[in-house]
Amino acid sequence: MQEHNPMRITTQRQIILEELLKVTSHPTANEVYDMVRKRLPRIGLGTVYRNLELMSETGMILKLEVGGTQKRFDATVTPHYHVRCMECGRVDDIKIPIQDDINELAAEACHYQILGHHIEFTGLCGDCGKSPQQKTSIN
Amino acid sequence: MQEHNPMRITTQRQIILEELLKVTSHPTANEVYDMVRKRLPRIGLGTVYRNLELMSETGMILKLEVGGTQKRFDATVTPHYHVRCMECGRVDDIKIPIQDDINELAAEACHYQILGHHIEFTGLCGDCGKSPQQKTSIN
DNA sequence: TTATGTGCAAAACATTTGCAGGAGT
DNA sequence: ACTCCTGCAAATGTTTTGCACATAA
Repeated sequence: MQEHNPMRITTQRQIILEELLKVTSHPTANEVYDMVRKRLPRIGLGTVYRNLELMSETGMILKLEVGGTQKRFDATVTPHYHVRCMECGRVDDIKIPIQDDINELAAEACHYQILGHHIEFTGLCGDCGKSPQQKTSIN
Repeated sequence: MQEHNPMRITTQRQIILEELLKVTSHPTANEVYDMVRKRLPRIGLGTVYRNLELMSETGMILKLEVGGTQKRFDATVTPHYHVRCMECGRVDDIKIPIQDDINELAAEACHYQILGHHIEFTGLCGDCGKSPQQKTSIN
């Protein structure tokens, strides 16, 4: 009977976190794997998954459950929203004020204990949105 | 050289839509498969996936890209938000006014052409939120 | 020393797809 | 008839897991 489980500081964990802090994109586990593998060629994909999961559980990083087929990870842990490009799947931050008030609205509208919310905007990113001829009236 | 592709009315499609209209839950493809299979035992899971995808493309139904591992489907196509139980994964509707104004805020805060947004609340559903002794170790 | 963590490979899931035969129009 | 659609099964893609060995504390 020993004590608990203070997360050990391993090379793998350090480098995963460092790489995640370097980018402003919101890489998938596989993208993190590719980034990390340049510095740690023998790391396993399983290790990347395990550590991303662990770090998101302890709140060191954020696991984004946005649309698309893969989960994405974010080293920016202060609350913020996201946009996802419908065309290419790219995800960026949206820096608008957190809409705290809607939590109370929601709590009144259902039987859940509301703990938080996330807003995901959808649209076309700078690259994908520049179709020349088709100018629809966006308002 | 024939004309285009008006979606055919097949037994499978009718029953999938009927079953989806029957429930207020937000079933996964596999749950729809189970529901439909009671009436159409030989239907294939691939057919269910193909048709759910097709119907969501034409706007007959909604494909929800919420958190969790599976996509969910909803026959209620008028815009509305969702809550997801962090414990059991259940998803319910939240009937609060659509926050149209935040789209403009978001558009100013990024370089995307914003086309829409979705809000997903997280919390504990009526069933999962009532465990007095079992306090989940989140927060 | 010893509980945790890692690499590797296989397993577990969720979803998509190719194809030959079947059904809607 | 002529497509499109379906069932089936295999393929794909993502994430998880079991296990023997390695390593941080």
